[in-house]
Amino acid sequence: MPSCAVPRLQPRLVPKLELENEANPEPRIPNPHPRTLPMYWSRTFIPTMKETPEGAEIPSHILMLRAGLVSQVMAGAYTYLPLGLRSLTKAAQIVREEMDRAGAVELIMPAMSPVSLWEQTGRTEAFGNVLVKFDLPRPGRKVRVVLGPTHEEIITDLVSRQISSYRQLPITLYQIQTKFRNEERPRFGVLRTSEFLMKDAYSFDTDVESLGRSYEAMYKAYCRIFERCGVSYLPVEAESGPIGGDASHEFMIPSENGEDTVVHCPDCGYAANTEKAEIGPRGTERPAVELAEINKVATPGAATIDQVSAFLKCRPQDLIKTLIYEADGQPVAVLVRGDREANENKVRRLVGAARLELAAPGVIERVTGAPVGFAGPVGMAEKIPIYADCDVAAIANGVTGANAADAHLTGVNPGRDFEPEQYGDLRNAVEGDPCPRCSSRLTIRQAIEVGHVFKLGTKYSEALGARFLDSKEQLHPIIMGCYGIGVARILAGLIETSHDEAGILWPVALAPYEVVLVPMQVKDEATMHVARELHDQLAAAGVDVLVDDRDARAGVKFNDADLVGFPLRVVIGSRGLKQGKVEIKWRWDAAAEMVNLQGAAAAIARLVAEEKETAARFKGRGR
RNA sequence: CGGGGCGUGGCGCAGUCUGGCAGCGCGCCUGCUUUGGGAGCAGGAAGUCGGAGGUUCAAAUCCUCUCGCCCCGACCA
Repeated sequence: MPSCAVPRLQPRLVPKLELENEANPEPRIPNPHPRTLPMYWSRTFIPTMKETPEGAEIPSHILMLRAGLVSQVMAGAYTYLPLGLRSLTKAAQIVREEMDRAGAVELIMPAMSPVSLWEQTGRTEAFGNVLVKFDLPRPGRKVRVVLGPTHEEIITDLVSRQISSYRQLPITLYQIQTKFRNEERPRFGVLRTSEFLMKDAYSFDTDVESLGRSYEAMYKAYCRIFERCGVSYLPVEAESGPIGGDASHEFMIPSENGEDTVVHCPDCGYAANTEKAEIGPRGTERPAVELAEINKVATPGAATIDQVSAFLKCRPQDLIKTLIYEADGQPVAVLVRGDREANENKVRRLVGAARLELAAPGVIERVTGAPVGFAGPVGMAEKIPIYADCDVAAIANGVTGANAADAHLTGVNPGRDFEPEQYGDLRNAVEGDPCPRCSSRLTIRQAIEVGHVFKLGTKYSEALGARFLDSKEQLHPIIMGCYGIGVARILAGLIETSHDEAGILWPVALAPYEVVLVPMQVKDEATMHVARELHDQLAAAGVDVLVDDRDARAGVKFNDADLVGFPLRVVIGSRGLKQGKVEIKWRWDAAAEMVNLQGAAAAIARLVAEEKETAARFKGRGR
């Protein structure tokens, strides 16, 4: 085991209690286990539930509540109970170790910071209601404070004051700390909360090549983190903002209940989020049908794709959807097939604009000469550039708005009736689209975003004056990157993808306890003696072990063990003991195995250490 | 912010339409029996029916307002 392994939550001796026992051999509160406290089920706090609480809908939420990992305080805020805290701490510790290994340096910033810092970067505006703000009353004045939703401003302010030379760079700083975002709609248990534990790292470099190295180090650290946590993750390309290129990746856990959508090619491995995902070459041949004449038809009140296609009894894909955008203030028309969604990032790039937004109704009316919902590429009131998605070229006898109230045109054909400035890839990818990297087809999956790495550039360093002097005494803004991980989301994502009817399946690395010892006859001194011995030996060998010392029926204890999902269960019962054996069983295996009591602790410790290192059994679970 | 659902012992729920003793299951406490996959019997504790106001002889139930929770959508550095 490497020396940097997770520090064990070791059982602690309680000398004070022993002293008290010496002074008073009969304590008022009988304690059956005077030597140690926290590793006995009856002495810790594990409120498991047989029934699913009202309001919990997705597996991770249900199981975290039922297994006694968390308890809700209000919408979007949870208490981490002892078991949940242990897993959360383990995930955080893996993150910490890999950040350190990658050369990042830990610090911790306050959750509170002055509004003024956020005003300097314009992010009070950008965050809006998400930002938690309040006044702190001080003598004779008030201090406007925000609770950090992230810490670019604070860390950049720090660096601007402490770093001034290229000799102090590059450096990557990180913290693991509670963040606050007023989610207007918290949901999915621990997946979307207003207060959550996040690892946020920030890199500071002198040039773009150096930033690339810092970014690469974080990217690799993230892979190691999710690997060690036993989650199946997917790094996907994401929108990269000002730096462009390969400047942003999201780390996703594919899961039905994820809030994000990723586009993935199972053959070549291309993966991107919907905003970013490119689509490969598409066929643009028109079906071989006779081209009809343009015909203006009345479509009273039918302004949406659904209404128009229902009214005219045609398919949504026969419609040419015309969207009016303002690109850096200039109106442009964007055409996509009726059943597709325009992708604003793609449009912005093709048009070559810095800013792009849907035009206001007034602008649309001026440009088209019709109310919203009746725009079309043929006969607009104003001549504006038209950009069309490739699919549009393949439409024969399409339907478009007539640029007049309550009217559409049928029999519209690109090339004959209008000619776009340019065709391009302007829409969101859908299932079955061609892969942009190989000849295969794209799939669409839901996913949980657990991490994000991003090349920031100089936005914050310029706003907050974080500059360095190079070797030629020139001042430059420091080039930044930022890197986040939602720690609790690792747990929720893991559970979401690793559970069965009975409960959670933890990998050893994240399990609240690695081993649960289940003595069958709690009142039998011989059984309990073996349990205590095994416990002490395992604990001494560095295994996280919990003894279920409750005087409950076997079914209750087995079911709770399955619900919480301890990776390894050791049953100590009179049956086995008669033959000098105990039973061990991995949570994800159906069958148990009898092992000799003699040497059992060493054997179990070896198994657990090996499984913790490789997660081989966990990953091979379910056959 | 738009749409929908739900608030009744610790947990899950019935009762509300049609006003009339506040119930069921689980959990909890006591006793006896039981004891390797959520035991049985007997006894017991525990609820301002989310809150406020109103109607009524009488309100969990009807009316008005309000708070909270959950889901769908919009939004999400």
